[in-house]
Amino acid sequence: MLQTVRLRGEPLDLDLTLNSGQVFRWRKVGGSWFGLIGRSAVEMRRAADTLEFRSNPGLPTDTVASFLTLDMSLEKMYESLPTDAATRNFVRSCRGLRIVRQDPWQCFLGYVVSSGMSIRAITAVLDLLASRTPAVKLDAMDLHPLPSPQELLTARRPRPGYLGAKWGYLKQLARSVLDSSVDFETLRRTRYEESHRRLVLGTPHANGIGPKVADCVLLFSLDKPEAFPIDRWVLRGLMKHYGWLVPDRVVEKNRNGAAGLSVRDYQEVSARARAYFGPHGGLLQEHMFEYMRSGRGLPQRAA
DNA sequence: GCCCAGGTGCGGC
DNA sequence: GCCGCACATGGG
Repeated sequence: MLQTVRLRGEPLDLDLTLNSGQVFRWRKVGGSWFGLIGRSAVEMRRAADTLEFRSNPGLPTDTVASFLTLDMSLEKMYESLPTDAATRNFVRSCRGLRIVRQDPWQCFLGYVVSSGMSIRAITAVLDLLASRTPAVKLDAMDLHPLPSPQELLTARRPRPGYLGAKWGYLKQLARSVLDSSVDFETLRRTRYEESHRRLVLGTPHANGIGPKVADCVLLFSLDKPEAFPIDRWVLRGLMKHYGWLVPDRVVEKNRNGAAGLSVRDYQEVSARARAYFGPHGGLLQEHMFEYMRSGRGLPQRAA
């Protein structure tokens, strides 16, 4: 059954939203996006002021709208951002990129895997982890959900040493979710600073989660719109366009183009960025990430 | 083979 | 406490 979500003027660019490294396993086939929301297979397509979708098992329209945070006004979030030229440029170049609201467990899985990897590599690893769950069919597509905590605990390692230490972190995380020492709804209700601190210092309940991964799961699955994840691309963007937010010693360390932050440097740059960008800083961060990663703004070659 | 990726934990000072 | 390094996967 084809269903529709009315957008009522809300900007929505599915290509930017689903292909900007927030989610890893959505694929565009013939003008439609295919992926999973929770354990339902979903096909989505943008139409004139609506979003059309099919799903199996069938989802209510509210669930799809929630996944795309259509309950939040993008224009109001844009208005809350600072008005400097760089910020305006990032917003203009990626207008319609929305923050997603993912299932927390699946989001944690993805971002524990993500550290130090390319998006393509992350996708390949997640597809392998998902390859043994029962397929969910939609039209002619077979989609495999990521393993639940129970499924992950009983899963065999794909091959000896696969994922190194991360394999153990994933298993430990599954146990912590099952025994509630990591509780998503508590983290969702708790204010940003406290949730972030708990995740980063929460070893051994949540090993493999440093400040960057914590910011990603808080922003993409736990309703913390002020979270401002800083990876290599975003650090480059901050140094280039918001130099005053980055301490001199950090600029010095990254002078050769490499881009990494110690935990202490991360906390300092993060605090400055959150103070500057405000309650929806994460939205601007995603626009900056996409801009820097995609090479938008690099000098265009003459035709 | 080398370099780079949505970084992190660990052992050295 | 802070700093440097190994660590894996996969693509270019």
